Amino acid sequence: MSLGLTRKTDYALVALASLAQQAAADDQPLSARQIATMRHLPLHLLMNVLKRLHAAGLVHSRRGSGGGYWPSTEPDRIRVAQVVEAIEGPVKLAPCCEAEDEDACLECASVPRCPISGSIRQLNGLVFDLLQRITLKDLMKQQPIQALADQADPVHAQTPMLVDLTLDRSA
Amino acid sequence: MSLGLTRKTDYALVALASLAQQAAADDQPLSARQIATMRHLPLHLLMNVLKRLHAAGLVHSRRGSGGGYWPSTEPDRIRVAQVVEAIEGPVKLAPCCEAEDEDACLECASVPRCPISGSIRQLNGLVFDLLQRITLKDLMKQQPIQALADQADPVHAQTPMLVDLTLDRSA
DNA sequence: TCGAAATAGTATCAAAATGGTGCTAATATA
DNA sequence: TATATTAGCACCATTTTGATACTATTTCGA
Repeated sequence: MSLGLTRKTDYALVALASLAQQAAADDQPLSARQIATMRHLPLHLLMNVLKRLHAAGLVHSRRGSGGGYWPSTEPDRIRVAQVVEAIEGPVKLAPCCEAEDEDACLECASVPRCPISGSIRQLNGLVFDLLQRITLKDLMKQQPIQALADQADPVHAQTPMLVDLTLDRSA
Repeated sequence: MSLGLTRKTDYALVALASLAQQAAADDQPLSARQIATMRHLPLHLLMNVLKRLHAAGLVHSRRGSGGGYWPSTEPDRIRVAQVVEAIEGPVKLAPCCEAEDEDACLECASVPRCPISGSIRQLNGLVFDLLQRITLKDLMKQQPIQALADQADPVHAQTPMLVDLTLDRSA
């Protein structure tokens, strides 16, 4: 599945959306078992996913009977990029896209520097920015995603995305 | 590598960039062997990658002694999305992102429709559009990517990306 | 106080995707 | 004809991912 999110990330997004729906209706937490039943997801895997979301601070939890999970914040403050990174680790189009790996372009290390490594890093930034702009709230709407325009950050609110995205992040 | 391109796609981009450089300097084709040597890439794997690029029409080829590959078009007409799809298949964030799978949301088939499937399809469109806007020429520049603004399509040239990207493609 | 229900943390296993290689056929050049 | 190259497979090994299991800890309630 080219450029795909892993299934775990899918489960995470579904779980977060379920928790948000629940929070809107009721104060009770949802247990992993309840979510798995609601959404027909494999229970044990979902439990691991929820643990990761908790470790990343995206949900709160309470143990024991009557326990479960609930959102740690509003749906419009949870960005897809956060969820992806919580489950899969840093967004990275290529191995050389991490800050530390500045000079480690695959095995290209010894090579007359590969002709695109710098730009791949930029492209990585573009993809990340996109995922950063889409929130859980956007995903939960059944309408076209409008969020890009009226995002929280007022500085960029009226600025065409083009401008932001052309920043050089490899520097 | 979350959301990563496969290494094969990396190789494809490097190979295409190498071919474009060569074409700018000389009319001679480059053989797989030459590219593998230049860029220190594994020969046999690169050969497979080039065959795929040829099958996708992104390069021309000539067999036999003195043969090799050369670009089928200008670098600014090759879009990253094309390359990704040539090597990895359709861009798909989730299994339900393909047109045919309209109602097949993972195993959610029987479930009270999962709360985000529609929006995931939209988000998939956003990612695809982004990759569609970046060309090989952009990747070959060492400067910040400007291509988003002065893209080929004059209709959208002055339109902020925001507007385009908010189209609902799940319909 | 005890037991049930739930999360926390970790270890493990199976299946799928990916990276990488090898072989044969066809084709072009010298 | 010999050589260099692409075309098209089939194949294997390694890594990643999906999924499960087990133990410990916490919380509620009878």
